[in-house]
Amino acid sequence: MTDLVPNPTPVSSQNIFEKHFSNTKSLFVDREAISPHFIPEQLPFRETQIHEISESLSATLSGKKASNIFLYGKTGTGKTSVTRHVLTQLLEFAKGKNLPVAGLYINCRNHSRKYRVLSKIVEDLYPEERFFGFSSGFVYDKLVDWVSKNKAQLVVVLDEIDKTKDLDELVYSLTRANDEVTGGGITLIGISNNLFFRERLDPRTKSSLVEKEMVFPPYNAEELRAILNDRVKRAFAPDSVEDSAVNLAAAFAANESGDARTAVMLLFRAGELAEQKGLEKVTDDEVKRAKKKVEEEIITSMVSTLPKHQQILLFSLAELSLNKKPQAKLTGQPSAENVLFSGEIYDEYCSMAKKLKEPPVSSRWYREYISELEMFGLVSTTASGQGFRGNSRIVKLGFEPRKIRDQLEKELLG
DNA sequence: CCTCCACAGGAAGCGCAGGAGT
DNA sequence: ACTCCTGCGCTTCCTGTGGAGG
Repeated sequence: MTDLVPNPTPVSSQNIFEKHFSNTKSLFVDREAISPHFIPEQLPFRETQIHEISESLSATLSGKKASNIFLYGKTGTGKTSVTRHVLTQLLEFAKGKNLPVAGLYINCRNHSRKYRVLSKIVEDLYPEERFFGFSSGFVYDKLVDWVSKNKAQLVVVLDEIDKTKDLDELVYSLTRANDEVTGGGITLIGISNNLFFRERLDPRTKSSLVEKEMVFPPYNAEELRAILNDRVKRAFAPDSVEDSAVNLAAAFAANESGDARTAVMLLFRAGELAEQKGLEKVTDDEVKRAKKKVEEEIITSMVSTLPKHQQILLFSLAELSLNKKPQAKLTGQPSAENVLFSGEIYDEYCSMAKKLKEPPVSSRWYREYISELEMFGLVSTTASGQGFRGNSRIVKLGFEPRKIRDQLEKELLG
């Protein structure tokens, strides 16, 4: 083997791969099983949903159109996993019995318009043909043709359906297609994690899309623990994760969102951290550190994807809270707290923007920015209340000013 | 109590980019 | 290729709100 590298020049006493190689006894036996995309064949605590959906869809097996279903629930509650699971089972079964049932899954985040969704459907139905630049009507006819010709029951899953711009027209097209096909039918399954989305639907869209509906509740700590334990068994080597670590990860996730995805993610990261340190077991400590790390990553990615002027605003905010000046606007008691007024932040933002040769936005829009940053959890605001004049807001950074400033410095100046 | 201050946040409207229809 | 339409980001204008101060 060494002959392949005839004369390795020793650069340092230790090869850079040494530290990666020394951990040959990995804590993981199957990383895939703990990745966010993994869909286990058993979906615990979702038996009722699986049962209901499959019962409803079973109509397609006897050549009838099934009721359109609308699923909603927060992220990581298993909507997508359950639906995909049921759909693959349905298609497998139908294939085995040679029944004309077809199904496809579309994420509306990637196909945000009616035309895109229809093209995607048709492209999946005619895999050999391409449909670039054909009219909406042509694509629609192709869809109707395919269903009629095959006398097929087509199940279309529209995930993140709230991302569709012209949903009313899309639903109308697809339901109208049902009237036009001669034999066969189209069943819709809509998935949304926006709980209020259903209320905002056009009444006609609502009545055709929501023939049946189902709520996916968040998982509680106990359920999350069971889910995590199952994943741990698949993904980690035996006895390499402490029970308390699993409990902690479950508790964190349950406390925040009841989101299985973040719980799984947390444990995966904890595993990586433990491995890096050459530990034999994943403990509470790693879970805590993983949580901190994940949070920091979220902040970093959030901050860097912010529109430029919100970045400038955050930067000004960080600067101001770092060099807290004597509270000029205070009329009352001295405050040790690092309080920042809406007005002074806007002033700082304006001068900062000018320094960066950017025309500052209006104060009205600045207020809108602050609200948006608050929604992201990057800042928090309180009413000024007693001791301060006027009806104003006091703004605080949600995270360490120094970190935010350092990152934005790179982002804006570097 | 009234007035002023320093904002909050609603309403209307404007210019623009990009998609749909022709 | 060309208009037309529409959603989006934003400005302008405005009314509302709560405390300070006379």
